[in-house]
Amino acid sequence: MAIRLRDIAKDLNLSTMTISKVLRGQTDVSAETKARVLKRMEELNYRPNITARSLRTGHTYTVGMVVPRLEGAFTPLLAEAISEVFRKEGYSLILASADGDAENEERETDLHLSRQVDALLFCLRDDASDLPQALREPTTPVVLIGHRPARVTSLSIGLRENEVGLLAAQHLLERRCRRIAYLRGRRTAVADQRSAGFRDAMREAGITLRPEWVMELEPHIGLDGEPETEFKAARAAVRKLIASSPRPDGIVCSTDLAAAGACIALREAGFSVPEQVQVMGVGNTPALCEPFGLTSLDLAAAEIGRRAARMALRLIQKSDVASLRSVSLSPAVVARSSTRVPS
Amino acid sequence: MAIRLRDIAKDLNLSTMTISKVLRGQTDVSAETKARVLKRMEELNYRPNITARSLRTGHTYTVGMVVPRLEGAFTPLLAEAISEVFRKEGYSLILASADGDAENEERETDLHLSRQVDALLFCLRDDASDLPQALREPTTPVVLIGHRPARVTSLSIGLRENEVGLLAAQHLLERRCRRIAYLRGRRTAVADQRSAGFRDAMREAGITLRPEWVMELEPHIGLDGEPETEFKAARAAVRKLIASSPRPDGIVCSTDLAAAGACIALREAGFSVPEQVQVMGVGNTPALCEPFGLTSLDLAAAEIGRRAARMALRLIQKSDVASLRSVSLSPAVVARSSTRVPS
DNA sequence: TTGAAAGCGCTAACAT
DNA sequence: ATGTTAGCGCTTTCAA
Repeated sequence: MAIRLRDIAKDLNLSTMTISKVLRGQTDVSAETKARVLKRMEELNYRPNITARSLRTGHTYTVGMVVPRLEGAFTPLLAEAISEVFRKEGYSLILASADGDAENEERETDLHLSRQVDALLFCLRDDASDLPQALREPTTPVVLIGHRPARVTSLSIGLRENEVGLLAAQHLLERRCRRIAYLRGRRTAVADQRSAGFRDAMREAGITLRPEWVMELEPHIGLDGEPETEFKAARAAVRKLIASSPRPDGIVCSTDLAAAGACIALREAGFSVPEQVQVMGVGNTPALCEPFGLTSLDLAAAEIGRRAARMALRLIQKSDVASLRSVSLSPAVVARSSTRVPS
Repeated sequence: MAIRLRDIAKDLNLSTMTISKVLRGQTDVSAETKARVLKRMEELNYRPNITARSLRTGHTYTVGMVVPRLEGAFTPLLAEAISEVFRKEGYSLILASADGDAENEERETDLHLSRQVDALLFCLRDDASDLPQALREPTTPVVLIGHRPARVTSLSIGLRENEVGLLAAQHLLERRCRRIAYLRGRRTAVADQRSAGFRDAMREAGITLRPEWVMELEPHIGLDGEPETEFKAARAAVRKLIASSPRPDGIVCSTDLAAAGACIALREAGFSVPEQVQVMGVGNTPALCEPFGLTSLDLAAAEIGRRAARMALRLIQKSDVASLRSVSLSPAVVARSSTRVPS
């Protein structure tokens, strides 16, 4: 079948060891022998069997990754960044989607470990309360990405989720909003932290929140049997908001799609953005932020990915592991035309 | 370090073979022994070393995948669908992004083959003219996804790209458009095929195309030094179009983002969609189609992914391989409010 | 500079 | 029903 070291050795009347040395670039091989070997490898289109090497050396140059799902705005950016770092270092990424299911999370984690991955990158579901069994006392390096439940102590890289709500509120407050509504995501640990940040900022500014201005955008089945999206939910919510008195002068939406819904509801009702009502989204999704001119919070997906990958590499290579610390990055406001220029 | 079959065998005074048999669910083991073994495996948290198994059996239960990039609307949906099929069959997906680069494509392909993947899924760049070297006469099953260059004969699953343009044109023609403009993507094989389909439909309808109404949306650096996006490019293009006389009564855009740009340009100029000008996008991206009510072409990402994965499995399992054929799926128009209800 | 021996953890094939 | 032997393709170790 496939060409083996041994085939090349036999061809050239050398031992497999010599071929192996050339393969790995060891220096104790004469230049001439090396050239002959390389030539023959080329001719035969030799490809080393990494599985065999891994069995012998104990490392696979693979990293396992588990994500709740692959779709969405965040995960693809994250995966691309991770994949790039690993590609440059010769590592391969084994990617598993848990499809939002805790049992899949467990199984895929076990599978990765059975595959002898050199490290594991783990993105928990936003509402997960613990790591998979196998990662409680890991023997393989683990880097947790994103949401970290309170009790978990793994090395992690994520976002200061509370700052999502906090920075959004501050951005609007600086732009003279005083009556700010918050359309929050459905009840998960992450959404709770973001809301808490929003409340903190408002409290600090000395503004009493109207409870009815914090609305939850729970996707539910509409009258037509179709699932309602954040877009529709936000549009409906904003219709209510602007009918109330006093009406808000700023709206923070938990996603960019919700913010798009808000913009459209406002326009339909004859209100101008940002003159009468300012709107913010979360995610900094180009496809939505550009057409709607949405001011949005960037969630640093690529940066998180790069740093997660680098952390994993340092754990694998045991390089200065002592100085590795869990990190939380801050989101960043990207201002566009849905909020005003501060005076 | 890790627990091995041998450790369990020694513990229970059995041979490694017996443990191996239990592990693989062979039936020639007494119920009692089996129970003892399973119990001990559980206690020790035994995880088989798949690397060793693979070396012995010659298959890894992994599938390699190479994509031009992970970002975008199409690839994540594709990857999710593929990942789901494989997860259910116990296969792992090793995913590599070529980051748009032909050299990376080659290297990642070689790496996958060195890793002894059981099959390879390959998405070529839209402008690629050939497969990587290693796949010209493959010894490992290969399924090509998406764009297939003319000379390539691999088993493939993709889209009838010409129908993207064709169905879009027909949709507008059925809605009484006669002056249809086409904002095409930058020059790639795929964009060419889509344009050709558009031209075919127009010719068949007996309509002479105005050459200046087929515009290429090439992303370029704008005056401010920022890269222009399809959105801006489409907006600028549509501004020109509606200033011309006669002006178009329908516009097909090569992406949903471009279609959003078109809608906005039209609104800014005081034209109503779809009453005065009908607009279509491509991609059926929920985040754009919903807010803009865009009629769009669905590119069947998930279906392509599922079928690619199933084809790969059949090749691996050699099940009815003779009946495997390359397939091209048709895109589907999803009508929304940016085009009219036909009378 | 080259090579012989041993073995990584598992399983196919074949005894017993 | 259980066990023995051999070996997957490579690399580590040590000898020549």
